[in-house]
Amino acid sequence: MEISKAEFEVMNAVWQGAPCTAADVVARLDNQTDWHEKTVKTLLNRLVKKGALGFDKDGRRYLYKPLFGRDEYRIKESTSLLNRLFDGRVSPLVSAFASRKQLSQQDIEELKDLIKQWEQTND
Amino acid sequence: MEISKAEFEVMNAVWQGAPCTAADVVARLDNQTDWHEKTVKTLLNRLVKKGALGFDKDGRRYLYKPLFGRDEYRIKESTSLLNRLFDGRVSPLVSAFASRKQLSQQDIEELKDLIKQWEQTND
DNA sequence: AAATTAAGATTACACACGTAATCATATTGT
DNA sequence: ACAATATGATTACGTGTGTAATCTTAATTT
Repeated sequence: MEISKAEFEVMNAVWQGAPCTAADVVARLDNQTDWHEKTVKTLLNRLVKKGALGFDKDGRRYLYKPLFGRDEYRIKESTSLLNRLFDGRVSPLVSAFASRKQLSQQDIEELKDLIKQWEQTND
Repeated sequence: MEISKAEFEVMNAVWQGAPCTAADVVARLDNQTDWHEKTVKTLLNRLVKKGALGFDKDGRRYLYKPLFGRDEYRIKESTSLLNRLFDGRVSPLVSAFASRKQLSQQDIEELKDLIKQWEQTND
């Protein structure tokens, strides 16, 4: 199951708080995009058909809810990118950023903390 | 400029060694895919139109060459993914992998080395 | 009760994409 | 010289995507 760019924005809006109505999603997206309400409804529909969203009926409205979490999606997308571009591993990605001077002192501190955590848990 | 999945495979083949002919690309892809020669030519054409590939004429053949490097592309795609999914920073991505037990001892070692390098260069 | 509104369902439509086949033409083999 | 071949160009065609408009029907307003 593949989610398009526009569909992802809608998922994001739903992840912000579910269950939620189509009107909620439209309202949440109003800040980020200038999509017509009809456009948003179309995308909700497609996401339901794709199995990315489910819903319960509330009268004649739908209460939408995501069928997988943001974290799950993040990992799936990241793994896919790492596989396509970085031999499936994290460090070549970090390395690419490092050699492009794309890492800040803060990034480094955060990575060091993560490593410390990991070692406490895994060693 | 956006490159599709299939187009990316072709770029990969060209990055393997450029300049190269369409026949070269077809041959290189023959291992990974079972695309028809015509399909590959179509993709080469589209990549030229998109400005991802250039070429010099060699008689009536083209010698294709990439107009941007693999590294450049990797950074662009990764930055885009980080922006969409991880607040634009590297460490939340690493963190997501860590909390999913998706990091190996080797990954950690590589990250530590990278950090050491970075600190030698930047401190 | 009739008219308006609002929800989701269906339809629309141009452009991208995957996956070729056909066309035009230059080169090569016989 | 003519036929076969190889190269890039053009055309094809179903499916996905961005971006809605229209349709159907239930609820709300007057």
